[in-house]
Amino acid sequence: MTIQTYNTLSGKKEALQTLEPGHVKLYVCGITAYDYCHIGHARSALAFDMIVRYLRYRGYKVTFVRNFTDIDDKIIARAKEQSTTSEELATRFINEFYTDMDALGVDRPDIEPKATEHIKEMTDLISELIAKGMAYQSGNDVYYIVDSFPEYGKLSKRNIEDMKAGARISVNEQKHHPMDFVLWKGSKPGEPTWDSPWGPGRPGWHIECSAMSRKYLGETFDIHGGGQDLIFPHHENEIAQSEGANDKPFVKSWIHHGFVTIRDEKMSKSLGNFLTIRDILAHYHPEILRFFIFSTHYRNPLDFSETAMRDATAGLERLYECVATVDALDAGNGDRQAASILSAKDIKKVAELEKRFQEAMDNDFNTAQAQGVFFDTVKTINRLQGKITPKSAVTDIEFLKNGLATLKKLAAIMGLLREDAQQFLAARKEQLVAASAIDPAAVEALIAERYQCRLDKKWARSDEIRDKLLAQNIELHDGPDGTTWSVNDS
RNA sequence: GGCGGCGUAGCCAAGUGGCCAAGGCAGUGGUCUGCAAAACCAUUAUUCAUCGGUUCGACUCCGAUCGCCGCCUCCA
Repeated sequence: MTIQTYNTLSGKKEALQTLEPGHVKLYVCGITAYDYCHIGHARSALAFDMIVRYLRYRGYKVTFVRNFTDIDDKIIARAKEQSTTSEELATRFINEFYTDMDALGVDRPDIEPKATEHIKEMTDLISELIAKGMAYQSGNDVYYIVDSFPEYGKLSKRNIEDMKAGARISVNEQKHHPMDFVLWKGSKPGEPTWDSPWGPGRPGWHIECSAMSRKYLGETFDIHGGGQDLIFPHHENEIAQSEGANDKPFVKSWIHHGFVTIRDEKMSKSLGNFLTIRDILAHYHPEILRFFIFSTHYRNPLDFSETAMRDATAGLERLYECVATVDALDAGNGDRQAASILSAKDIKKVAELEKRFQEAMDNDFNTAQAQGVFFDTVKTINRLQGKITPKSAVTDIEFLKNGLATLKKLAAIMGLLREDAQQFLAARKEQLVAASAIDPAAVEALIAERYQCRLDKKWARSDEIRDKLLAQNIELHDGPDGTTWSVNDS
């Protein structure tokens, strides 16, 4: 079996074939560091985190590069608003980004280049383009000649004439052609500047990725990724720059993930539906966000809502409940002589977990399908677990524990089931208690009173206490070891 | 206007022409319980927006129609 990935350039799923056997070179466009990251950034980071982990799990060596844009118009404008420097602002939000990524449990890429640390690589690349007649200086700026690259538009499937007809292109007196894009911007007074052959200025946005990917991954590499909104103009322009300068194919396969919407509206600050990662993590465990994001294929749109998060919470808790029950089994107490109660069908279902997971993930990283495989397996494990007693066959207990171990290993590729099950379920409760006006001590007191009532068979008072607590969204669970309680958030 | 994508049960969501159209949430029935709740088990689409076409056979391929979304300006 080979891994199939959807390539935006060809518009088809293709078998992964690396330039260097067994080694995937991956470049992903990272953030522009001028604000806190939102849930869309989280989807991007989590999608590629999953992809890298899966490729490594499948035996590939992966060199993963993700850049930081730490100089651009938005950074300059925001720094001015806050009366600080671009450098300070960018550094601050890169640190905030790391805080969010750490909270989400996202692994660091191998290389995280910053634009401002690669000015020389960028000016070299621009000089090459000028020397080849593919760029020109105009005033203090340098522009790319879109007409010099015949394949311009091949990624976004559009042509230059259609785009001019779109008539949304900003008028700029400096450009010879309206579609030409800036490689180098002459600086205005008070802006950060670097020296260049064209005078003091700063790089355009697209050139950094061409320059830094070439430095760290070479002129041609395997996979380039980012959000679908980057297809045009950013990635189209990267192709024009890199292939124009190198005369070699830039990237073999492009991976673009879909957007996150909020209650079916695109996130935007003007609509007031802009949710940052930390907003969400204040209410939900990071694994719930991961579970939610991976419940849809990465290329499809994903709609964030309270309902969707509640569904995700219920689903993830179902997985953790299974883990918790199997964790509680102890093979050491089993009977070495007892016959197995496992049917061939049950054994097959659990044994095929890993194979079915790989089939799903090999199919363009279909995490939604893979989650389905998890649940299907959990259903079998739960059913068997219900039949297991402390005196069951040791081999049966070990079989379930092994199945669970495999499940945890595979779920970890999506960053799921990494917590201790009991702790996860308990943490959920604590979070809900903290978010409510519930006094745990008062609840415990009522439970104690109810316990005595039940011993005395005073069912009326016992049920009254239960109903009273339920009115506060507190659910009681009577078990053999006493009564526990949880908060119902729906 | 140009380009791209989507429309599968109450909701979410897989499905790379052919065994009963995965899975989750909610619902329903059960096990458990003093009664419940929680948990677990079982169950829930003669049908895949509509209409045609290709094929022995289509949710899957092609065309048209309707509806929704994204990009074309910074954007994950």
